[in-house]
Amino acid sequence: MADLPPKETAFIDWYLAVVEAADLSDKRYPVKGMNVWPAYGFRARRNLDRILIRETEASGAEAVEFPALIPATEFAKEKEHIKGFDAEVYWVTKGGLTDLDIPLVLRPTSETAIYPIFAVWVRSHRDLPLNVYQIVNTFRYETKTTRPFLRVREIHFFEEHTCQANEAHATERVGSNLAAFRRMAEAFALPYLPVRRPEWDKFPGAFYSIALDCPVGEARTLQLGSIHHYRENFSRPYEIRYEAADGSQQYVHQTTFGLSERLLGAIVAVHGDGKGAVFPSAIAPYQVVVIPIPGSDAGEAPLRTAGEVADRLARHGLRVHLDGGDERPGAKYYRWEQAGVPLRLEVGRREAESRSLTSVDRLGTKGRVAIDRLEHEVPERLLDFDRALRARAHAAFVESFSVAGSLDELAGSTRVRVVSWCGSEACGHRIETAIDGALLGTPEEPLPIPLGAPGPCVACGASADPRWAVAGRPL
RNA sequence: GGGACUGUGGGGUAGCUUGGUCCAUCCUUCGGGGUUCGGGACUCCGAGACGCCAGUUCAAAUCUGGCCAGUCCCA
Repeated sequence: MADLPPKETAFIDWYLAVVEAADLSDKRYPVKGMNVWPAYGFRARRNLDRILIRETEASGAEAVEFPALIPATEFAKEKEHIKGFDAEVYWVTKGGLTDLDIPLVLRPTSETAIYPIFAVWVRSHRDLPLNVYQIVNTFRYETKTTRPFLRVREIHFFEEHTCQANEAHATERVGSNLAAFRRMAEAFALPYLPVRRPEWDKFPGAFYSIALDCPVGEARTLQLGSIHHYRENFSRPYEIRYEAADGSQQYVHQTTFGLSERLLGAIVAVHGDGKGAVFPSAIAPYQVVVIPIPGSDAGEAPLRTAGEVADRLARHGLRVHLDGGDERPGAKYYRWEQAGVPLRLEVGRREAESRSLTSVDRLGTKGRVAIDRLEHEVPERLLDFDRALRARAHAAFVESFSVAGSLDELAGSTRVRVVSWCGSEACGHRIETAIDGALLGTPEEPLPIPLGAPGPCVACGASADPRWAVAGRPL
C-alpha cells in the first residue's frame, strides 16, 4: 500500500489521499463536484447530521423541507441576493420537450424558496419566533477546482431560517446559533473562531454575516459555516409581515445559519495525520474495531471472545465492527488506522485466557480493558481519546495565530495573522493583497492568543477606532 | 473570459521526443488455491487500461485536427 503524501508539505494531496483511502467519498462520478457517498463515508455524514439535528432542535428549531426548484420570479426578488448567486445557479428551463414559461432555479440556498411561504405562515406576533431548519442538497455551479467535502457542486446543506419580531430578537437568535455551534464543535473536537465578515464579503442580502473559521495550517482557513442577520432585507421584498400586539403591521427580522459536509472535510483536515483519518468518537463510522488474532496455538478462543466482545458493545449502543477477515492482524491495524477508528481492541490467546483485552486508541495510547467491565471501560477509553484529540487540536489552533505588526510581515505568512485595522475597505484590500488572501473579519469571540489594545491600522497607520482583525488564506 | 499543461486497468505509473521490438511496464487493487497469522506475509493461478471522433500511414498509446474532461496560472 502506498504511503500518504506528507500532510505538512503537500496538504491537498494528503487530504485527497486520505479521503480516498478511508473510503469517505467516491469522486469518480462523471459530473465535476458531484461525488458519491459510499457506505463508510455515509455513516460519518449521518453521525454528523445527528449532532446538527440534536443541537439545533435543542436550540428551539423544527425540521421542515422545501422544494428544490425555485421559480425565477421568486429567485429574483432580493436584488443583492440574486447578484451574488447569479453566476453559480443551475437552471431548469425545460419540462420534457417544452420550454418552461417561467424557468426554475435549482436551489443554491433556500431563502427564495422558503420566504414566499413564510409570508403565508406568519400573520401574528403569536407566530413568532418561527425557527425552522432543513437538511437538503443544494447546487452551485462551481467553476474552480472541486474537492470532496470542501468545494462541491452538490452540497449536503444544513440551513436554519428564522423570523423574529424585531432586530434585537434576531440578534439573540444569532447568539443561540453561536451557542449551538459551540456544542456541535465540541462533539467534532474542532476549534474555530467566529468572525464577522467585512462588508464586502458578507452573504448576498445579509445585514451582517458571522463566519465560523477554522485554521488548517499554512495560514489556510476553512469556513465551517455561517450565521447571518438579514434584518428586513428579505422580509420586505417577500412581504413577511405580522400584526403586532398593538395592532400595527411589522416586518419580521430574519436570520439564517448554514453548515455543510465541509464539516466532515474539516474533521479530516484538522485531526488527520500521517496514518490517515482520525475521527472523534461522535462522528466515527465505527467507534471500536475488534480484531481477533488467531495464532497457530490459540484455537477458537480468540475468535469466540472477539465475537462476544463485539456483541456486548453493540448491545450497549456502541458502533462496533468485528474484523474477522483473513488478513493478518498488522494489515488490519493499518487499514483501520487509515479509516480513523478511535479505538482498537485486540483479542489473541493471551487476552482470551486472561479475560483482559489490549486496547490501542487512534492516537497510540495503549491500555488494557477487563472483559467483565467492557461496557464501562470502553466508553471511558473513548472519552479519554476525545479529550486527547481535542487537546491536540486546540494546541494546533493556538499555534496557528500570530500578530502581524505591518503589511510586510504578511507576505508568505504561514500563520493566520491578527492585525490592527481601521475598518476601511481600502485598507482591508491592502491587507488582502499583502497576505495574498482575505481579510476574514473581526473576531466575535476572544482570540486564543494574548492581545493588548489594537495599535494604529497596519495599512494606513490611522489610530482612530482601530480593531483587531484576522487575515488568512481561505482554502 | 485569456493563457499553459494533462488525459494509459478500480488507484498510481512506464512507454510518446525518433510510429513497428506493445495482443502495453511496474506497484497497488480485485477473484481463486495453498502455506501462514501478536504491526503492511509468501507463493501459484486468474481479472482489469491507451478520454472520444476523424485523419495521415503498410502500421498509431506514440503524429495531425476537432471535441470532451480535468489541472494550474492570469482577469
